[in-house]
Amino acid sequence: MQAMTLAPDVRPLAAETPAAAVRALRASGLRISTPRRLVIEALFAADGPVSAARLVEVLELDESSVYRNLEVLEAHGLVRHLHLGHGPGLYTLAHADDGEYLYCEHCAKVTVVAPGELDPVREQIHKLFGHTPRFTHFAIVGLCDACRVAEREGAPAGQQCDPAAAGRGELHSHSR
Amino acid sequence: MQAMTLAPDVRPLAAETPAAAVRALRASGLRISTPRRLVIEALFAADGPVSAARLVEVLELDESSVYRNLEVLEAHGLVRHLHLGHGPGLYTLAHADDGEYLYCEHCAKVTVVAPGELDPVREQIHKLFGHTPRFTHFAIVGLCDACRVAEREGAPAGQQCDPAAAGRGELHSHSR
DNA sequence: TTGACTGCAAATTGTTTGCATCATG
DNA sequence: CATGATGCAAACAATTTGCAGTCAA
Repeated sequence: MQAMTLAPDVRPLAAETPAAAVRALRASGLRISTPRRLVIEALFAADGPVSAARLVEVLELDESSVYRNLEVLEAHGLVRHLHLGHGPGLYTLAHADDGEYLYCEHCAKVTVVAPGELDPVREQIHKLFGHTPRFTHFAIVGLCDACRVAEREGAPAGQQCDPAAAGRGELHSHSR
Repeated sequence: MQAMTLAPDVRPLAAETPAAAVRALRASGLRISTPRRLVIEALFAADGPVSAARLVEVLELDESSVYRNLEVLEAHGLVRHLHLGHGPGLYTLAHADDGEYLYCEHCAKVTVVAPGELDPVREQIHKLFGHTPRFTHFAIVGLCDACRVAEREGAPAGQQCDPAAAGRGELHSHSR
């Protein structure tokens, strides 16, 4: 999958419920099979971005079906994906979760930033370099304050503030 | 490979030449085999970050050897790697190339930013979110001015300003 | 001489594709 | 009832690991 491209005639699909999403997708000519519905419902039910593998696991679907569905949902603007670091891509509802992500590479803390909140940063980078960043695909990786302190002191690097969190970082959300 | 960790007792190795790097690495107790020397020399010779696959190809070495060498060199602080987007990781000398990267997701233009130049941005993000970003691992992905204009006008999205550049983006460097 | 480093082969992870079959609209 | 979507299997890309042999110090 390369730099996602929306289907030519489709403006991002902003559905508030699985039923509304299904309706809109059907209106776009897509068929709604059971696997497709399950993927959509799972994304609405999720409390944050999920990997394809996790969907395969909990929905008991074939990987190819999950990936193909995520692909068409992404092409229709219902879904997007992002990367917090190494590891699998994470999929999320484009409308419900249109934020940008901060990721602490030390303790794996994830913070969601509401859309717009990074606009001053965007503008500053644009002024400096003639480049307008979108942090929707790659998270902003760095250190949270706790870990920065921890690293300054004892820890020479590569030590987790909270090793337990590294697996599947809990989701903090900044304002919004 | 997870969030790179420097070897416990090693401060980043700042060698100006392959010979100096070899000397320093030997002093750290490493043996310098022909493949290892070749990888080091290739990284010094390169004009920017290179993929492991490219090193395998031009040096005619085994993949495992290349990856293992990059790993130890990274652990010793001579090398680092980064990601511009999807696709393989790119390896570069940590000392000679300690910049941060801007990547245009439209035309694949790559811009290197000298260390320090992003400090105001770093500070702003820190003030806003209590998070200190390092853009050394993931590039800052977005649109260069040319592509942003192109996208505003005709192009509904997903159209390259310069499709040819997408393969192996030429390297622009900002100031420095 | 010895164990760090090598190449080869095979395994892993994340994702994609070909194809015969099924079931939605 | 046509064709879009499925599951299965196999291919794929990037990276990692196991192991027996080799060579740098």
